[in-house]
Amino acid sequence: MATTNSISYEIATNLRTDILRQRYLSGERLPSERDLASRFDASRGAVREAMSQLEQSGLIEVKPGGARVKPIETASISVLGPLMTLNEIPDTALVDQFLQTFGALSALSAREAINHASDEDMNLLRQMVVSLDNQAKDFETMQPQWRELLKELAGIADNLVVQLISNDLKAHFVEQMVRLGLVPELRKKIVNEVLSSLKQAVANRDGDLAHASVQKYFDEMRGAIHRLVDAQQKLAE
Amino acid sequence: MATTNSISYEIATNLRTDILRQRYLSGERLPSERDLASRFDASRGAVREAMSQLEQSGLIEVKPGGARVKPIETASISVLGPLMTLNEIPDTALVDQFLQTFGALSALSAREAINHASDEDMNLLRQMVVSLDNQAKDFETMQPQWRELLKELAGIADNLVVQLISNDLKAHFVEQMVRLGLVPELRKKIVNEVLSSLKQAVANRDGDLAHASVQKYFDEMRGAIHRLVDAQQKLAE
DNA sequence: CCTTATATTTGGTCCGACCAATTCGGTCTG
DNA sequence: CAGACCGAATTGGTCGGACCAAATATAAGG
Repeated sequence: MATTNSISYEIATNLRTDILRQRYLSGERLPSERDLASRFDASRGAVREAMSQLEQSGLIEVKPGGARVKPIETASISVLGPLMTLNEIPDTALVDQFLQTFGALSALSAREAINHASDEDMNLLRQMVVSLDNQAKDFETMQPQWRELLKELAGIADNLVVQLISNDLKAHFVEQMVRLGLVPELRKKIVNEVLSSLKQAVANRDGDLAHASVQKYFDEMRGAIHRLVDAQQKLAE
Repeated sequence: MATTNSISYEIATNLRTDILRQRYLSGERLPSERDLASRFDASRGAVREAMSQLEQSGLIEVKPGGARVKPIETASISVLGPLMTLNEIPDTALVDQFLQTFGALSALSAREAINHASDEDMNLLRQMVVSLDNQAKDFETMQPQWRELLKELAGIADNLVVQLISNDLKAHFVEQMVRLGLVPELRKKIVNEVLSSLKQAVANRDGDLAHASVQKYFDEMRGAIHRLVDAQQKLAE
């Protein structure tokens, strides 16, 4: 979990933040490596390693003559984490987009998992869902078990593409939500409906139903976040 | 489009390939930077830049004492491209997973786009779909226009998360499919159905229908690929 | 055999240097 | 005055050698 190799890592983080904050605009030239080196009081080698990372993540393009900032839309997912941690106030739109996207992928995993699970897998899933159902229905309590369930589903679905995407998405996102105090209040009625249909999906090996259930859960989260933000805004007035 | 900064880039590519080919197993220690430097006949700096990239893409973890290979499942999406180009024969399962995943995301984009498009956007979409419908229905002819349509939909949907993911997915994947001669033969009947429902979706601003249409198109592609591979296998026997 | 102290290896960083490609200024020209 | 042109300064790409601290391997000791 370390990887925080100091200097070069720090330079990369700094530059990344500056770029995401649009302190360097898209298309603009970055200071020369020698400049940056002296500015960060580091060697050019360290700067180059940092640049290497930023280039790999699609934030900049470095070529003889100078390094240029690329438009954010052409970057890699790896910038999502840093993008979330930019401000103290979470970018609600971004959170919503994340939930929508991650929800779609999770729902996909759920369908494939149910459709291809072994009997053993199904037993485990049944168990997990029941356990979830026997719990308090608030977000914070269920959260860990939901994550485990989703992870298990992803494992059974065995879709490397989804798995790799999920790695990047989860990397900094979920914990970031919690850090920002974004704890959605899910409506018990909806959650019960979700769990009920999920149980049914597992019982009947109904992949489509599992898909719909997971989707519904994420939609509820999105709605809850919206309600939360709206409430906070009203309070601020 | 360059970024192929030679040496360090080449070292990274070589190492990445070796790792993905499991020449270095997960958990194993990579040769020391000095070793690699002499092996690639390069300076340690160049090697370090390469390592920096590999670490950024989650393939290795480098820390004092040595660099270790991480399990592929914990890597970043950026390895998908290289993973596809590993063998001459495409990994069918991987292609299928890609189409499934990319299809789900595209369908999501389509729904959101239709639901939030401006009148202007809708006009453009209408035009594009009609143009597609007036074309030959084979894959290669339609491919460019489909890509444009999907791109337009993604643009309207304006979901940064999906967009970033798509960047990584498309990066090396699509062109790779073509390179490998994976040209699916889509069934005209299905394609016509898809286009017809897509027209209807645009006409009625029916996001869900657009979602279903796009999904259906990708499913047809998956099926076509399977038929293609099956046929090739039969030929080989 | 296990612990401990020592030598070696390894990554992290810095410095100074050279090359080739690009960029920048200023000049020359039409 | 605008545009093509040429030389100088800048910039990235790479190299080699050097030093440090952490980690590892090795040999000595109990």
